[in-house]
Amino acid sequence: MPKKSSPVNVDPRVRRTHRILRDALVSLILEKDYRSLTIKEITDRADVAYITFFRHYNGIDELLMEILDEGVAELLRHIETLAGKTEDPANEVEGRLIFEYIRQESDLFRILLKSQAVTRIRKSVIEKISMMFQNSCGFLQRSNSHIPANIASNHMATSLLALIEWWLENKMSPPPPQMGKIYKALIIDGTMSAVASA
Amino acid sequence: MPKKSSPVNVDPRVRRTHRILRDALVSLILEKDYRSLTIKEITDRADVAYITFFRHYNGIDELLMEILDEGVAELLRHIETLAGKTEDPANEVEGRLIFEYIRQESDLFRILLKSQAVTRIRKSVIEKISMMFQNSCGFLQRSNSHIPANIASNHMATSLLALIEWWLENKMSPPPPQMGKIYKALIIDGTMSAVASA
DNA sequence: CCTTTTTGTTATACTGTATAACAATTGTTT
DNA sequence: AAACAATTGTTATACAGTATAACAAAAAGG
Repeated sequence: MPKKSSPVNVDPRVRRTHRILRDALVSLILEKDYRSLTIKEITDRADVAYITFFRHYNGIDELLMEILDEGVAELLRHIETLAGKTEDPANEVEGRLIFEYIRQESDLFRILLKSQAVTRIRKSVIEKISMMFQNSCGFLQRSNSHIPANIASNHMATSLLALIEWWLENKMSPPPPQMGKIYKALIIDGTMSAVASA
Repeated sequence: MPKKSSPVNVDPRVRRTHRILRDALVSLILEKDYRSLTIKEITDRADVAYITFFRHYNGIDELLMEILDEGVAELLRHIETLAGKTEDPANEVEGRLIFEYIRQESDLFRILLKSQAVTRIRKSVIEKISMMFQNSCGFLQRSNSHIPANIASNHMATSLLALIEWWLENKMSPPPPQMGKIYKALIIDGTMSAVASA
């Protein structure tokens, strides 16, 4: 087994193998049920030897993790950039930008939501987004509210993912500008008014 | 394979087999990861012959479906009763009753949320609860809102499930009365104010 | 060009699924 | 209670998918 150094494996053959295995898995997940995929299907699609898979990953889940970890990290970087631009969460531009980004990277999101089998990833994504809301939404810190901040931020994070999932299942319509408005009204303002009133 | 008549299989031996297989699967799911369960584990726990499993089910998923379909049907009946009692969704008693029922049937909910692998069931549950909100919450029908009723009701249904999941993962604290208030503020009132304002 | 590393080929062990044939047990009917 | 029907248990077997080993072939890097 090749060592997994943090800097990045330099050997171009390894980079190539990882890349084509990832691409093969992505295309297969989009085509059929994740759970019924086999390693042989993946290596056939990738046109590498069966055993090569085991030289890099311990199972299909691990390969999927690599794909999602990378994609999620990029997603969070993107959302954080958006959050930085709009310190005031009342800005509905943020919502529009989120959905434009999702449309651009829709394959990644479809995979993330389709393979919910991997609960670990879903949970970590929710937790990270939840933390982001907790940091960027000042109204969550109202200490006199009867709604704990962690419940409210969890509500926002899961609602956002659910809204994204609904949108992908409905052919990404309505378009991003309108989804941005819906996101702001339903998730930002809705939660804010609930926290303020309770 | 014994025929699956709708009235209910009368043979007590079949009833017994179904019951002990269901119980075995439930206890195993609560103990360890659903996806790594084997049929042999289930039949060993149930103390029936390996092949007996195949005489009744085509796979573990099918057995799980039977358990969840029944449990979900009961859950929906329960919630519908609650919804009937409180035509005015402003009544926060409804929320308390929901969480009291969940605490009572917490095994079922843990299983439902733990085995998210079975996306089909999760989707149908969300859809049914969503429909219920759409029928019982008058404010969703405001035709002049920029938020479509199906998005709002989907938001409420997924938020409720997410709140339940959070609650189960946090040792069912805070207690039902407070969760009822949070539910009302965050999901009912929050959505209502969002629909009204947008 | 020579060494190291990765990949491919072939063979094999193992686990879990699925079914068949027949015996043993249990339930139902008369 | 006896006879019949249905279910369950026992044993054997086929098969798919996972996982590893040993050695040959190809590619990368100094």
